[in-house]
Amino acid sequence: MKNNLTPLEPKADKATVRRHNLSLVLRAVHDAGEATRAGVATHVGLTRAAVSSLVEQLLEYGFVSEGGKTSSGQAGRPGTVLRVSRSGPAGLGVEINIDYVTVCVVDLAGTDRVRLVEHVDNRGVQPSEVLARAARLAARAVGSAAEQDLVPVGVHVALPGLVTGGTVRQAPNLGWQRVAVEGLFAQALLALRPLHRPLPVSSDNEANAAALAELWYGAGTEGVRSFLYLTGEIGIGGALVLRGELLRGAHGFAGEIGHMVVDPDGPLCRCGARGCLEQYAGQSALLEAAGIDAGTGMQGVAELERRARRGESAARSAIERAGRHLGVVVSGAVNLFDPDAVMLGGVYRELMDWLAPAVDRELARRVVSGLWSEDGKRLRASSSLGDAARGAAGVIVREVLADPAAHAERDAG
Amino acid sequence: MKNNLTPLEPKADKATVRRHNLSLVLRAVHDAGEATRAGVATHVGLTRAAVSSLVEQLLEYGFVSEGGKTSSGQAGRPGTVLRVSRSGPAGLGVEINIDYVTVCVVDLAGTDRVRLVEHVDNRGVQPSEVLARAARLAARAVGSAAEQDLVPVGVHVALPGLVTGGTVRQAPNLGWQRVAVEGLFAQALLALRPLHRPLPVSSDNEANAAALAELWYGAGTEGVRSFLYLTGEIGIGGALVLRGELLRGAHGFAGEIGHMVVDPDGPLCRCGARGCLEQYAGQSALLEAAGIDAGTGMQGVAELERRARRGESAARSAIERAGRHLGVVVSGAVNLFDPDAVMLGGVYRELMDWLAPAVDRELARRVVSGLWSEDGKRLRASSSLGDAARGAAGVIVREVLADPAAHAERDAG
DNA sequence: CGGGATTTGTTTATTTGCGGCACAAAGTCA
DNA sequence: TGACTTTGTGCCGCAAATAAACAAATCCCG
Repeated sequence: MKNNLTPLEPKADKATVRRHNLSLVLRAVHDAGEATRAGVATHVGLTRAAVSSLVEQLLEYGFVSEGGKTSSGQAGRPGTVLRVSRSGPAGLGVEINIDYVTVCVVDLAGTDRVRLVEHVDNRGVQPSEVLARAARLAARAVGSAAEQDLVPVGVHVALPGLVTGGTVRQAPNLGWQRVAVEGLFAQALLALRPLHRPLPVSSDNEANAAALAELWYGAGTEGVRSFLYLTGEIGIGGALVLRGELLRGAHGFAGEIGHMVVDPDGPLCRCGARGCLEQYAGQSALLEAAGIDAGTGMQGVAELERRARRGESAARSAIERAGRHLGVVVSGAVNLFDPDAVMLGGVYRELMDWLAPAVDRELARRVVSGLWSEDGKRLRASSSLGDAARGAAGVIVREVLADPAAHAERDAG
Repeated sequence: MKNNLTPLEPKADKATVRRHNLSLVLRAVHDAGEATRAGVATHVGLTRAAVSSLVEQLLEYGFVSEGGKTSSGQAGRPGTVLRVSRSGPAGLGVEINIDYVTVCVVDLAGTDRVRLVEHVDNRGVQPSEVLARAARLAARAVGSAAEQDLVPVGVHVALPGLVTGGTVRQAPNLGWQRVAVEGLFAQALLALRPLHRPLPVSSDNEANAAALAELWYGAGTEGVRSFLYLTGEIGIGGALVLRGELLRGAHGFAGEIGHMVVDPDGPLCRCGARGCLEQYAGQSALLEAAGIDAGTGMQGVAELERRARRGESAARSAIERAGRHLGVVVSGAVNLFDPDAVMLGGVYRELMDWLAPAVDRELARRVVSGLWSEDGKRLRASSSLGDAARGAAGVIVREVLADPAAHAERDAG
């Protein structure tokens, strides 16, 4: 009689309304930076009375704080300034990458308040050990946060690999396979901070987190809400943001662009297939083509950049060639997704000057909508703010902004 | 002081709650086919009292109707059967394609109640003339619908081309460019039915509509809620459905898979670039490779299918070759999107037996998540129910289901 | 065959969150 | 200084959901 094929959203009631509007008001203040009750009211469409009541609750919870009066210059009674509180709940972001671990704490307003980086080669190390080290770093960050009256309400861990349901299915560059990151990390963290209630742990792909950082703290703040994000590293990571939302796919693997095909009969890739993009535009391929030892890592890239800047043709043509292949694949992705912009991060950022023209040429030629060439500057370098740790922390912050009441209650209970 | 960078959702109030729950109850009845008030209540989580009140309103509006009592067999008082009304508001779908125009009327329950097809070659014909003809067909369908007490509340027009904001930017196979379809169609329809209030007209890409038909009336009803949909026609159309929602992209062009690159130095495509998939797996390429006159259209495909069935190696290897290229490109798209399934429609449907193995082989080899091979049958033929006209009509039906109150009020006002 | 158990649908009272309105507070402008 | 404006806050009413009680209709079982 009843088939559950189409899952329905939850019902709505008074409480739903309250939660929704509470979030709305908080985000209005967040986005504005500074606002008054009346301003928020006109912006979100609620009555001043309703906003007053909501703000009162947010003040109680400690999510917003009152400043002085607005020295408006206009007629009328000045309003009281509201700001998102700079203390209280915060997001803890962790990025575990090939040769470093970064942890940061971001407050509700979105500013980076604590940042710790540890350079360490994680390749071949036991996952549990890597996660334990990351947890130690995270615990230190929580300590520093406490000194600033910030209390992380959750951790989000970003890793370079396919992650779904709290476990890394595979992370070839780390050599990981089927690692239950969330569980292991939570356990390690709990062992370090036994007094506190356990922090909820979530996890995601590193490129996804970086793209979200770009959305929330980088280009997104300038109005770019749909973009394809690429990071050239050892592998090539990719993520998609559409209308301000990360596209995760059915299982959370969306965005894997590194293994799109350049030439079906091309060189063998470590994924087992032939002719993947990584073999043409990955870090190693780039360096090899320019005649630089691929084992030198970031130093190699810096060297490549110097040579290109000096005008060495071998370097430039190596970059140009990679850019052409990148452009071919990216134009396919643009046709599939129809984003507003393409953002290049990682090693591509440094090589942008020589890479961009080649990529752009292919895009102009191959993007079928014809929109590409029309209004220019749709290919851009990722802002340096787009780092995965910050994006990861942002995920937590966003959760709080989306439902402040839930977090306040949890805090109280 | 206030920057509108992050657009906020609208506020919520009592009316919002009511609208939401009204839709929830209607959809619960819709999905169940038959339900009782109490059953709906437990399913959506509302009290029986609340559901009673909501159902009463839906009865008034004429969106649901009461049947007899449930002969439950279980203890307790039997409930009154509720069904989505088979008369009243309906969706009108129009598909304008290369060599035919289809119009259909779908009722709230999702069944196809009127269907009219006109075979006519639209290539090179003035857009206004094509749209006027489609409008005539639509008007006839509205007439037939009226005889069944169905009143279309909107029209959705599907076309093979890039459509955004109510206009076709380009439809190479029709030879159209910058045609304001919505305006022209609305005008033509109004001229034919001057007595009635003008029907709201919307429009979309044909592949998108077909994919939605597949979601709502085909594979989606079997639980496949994330898939990549491909139609092999003169061109190759594509669309993406993720978690039950169509992915439209920033401008509405998402899904264009026909011009992804197989070989950057391959044959020139009519899009201006080189080596596009269409040149390898499009209808013409398929027929030519098999030594059949490409101008014969669907007859040619039927002939190809006969030859393949007879075991002619030229035919089989032509299909196999197309399948391989298709597989290479599709695996790239799967890596990017991470769907649950890939659905092949259009001419691919008939050639499935010989096409599928080649496509599947590439998928198994190239999809990095490693999930592809795991649980099989993720490549499937589109069900015949996946036709664009029905999907288009479904768009209207879905709008009504999503906000019944709005449509009832409009009807009354 | 008749009473208890059970389930359905409705009725009534209660709660809650927003809209509307009035009003005091705190400024600008002439 | 007084008119005008704008802000923030009570107070009342309304709408919609919840909770609880009740009537209706059927099954079950002695």
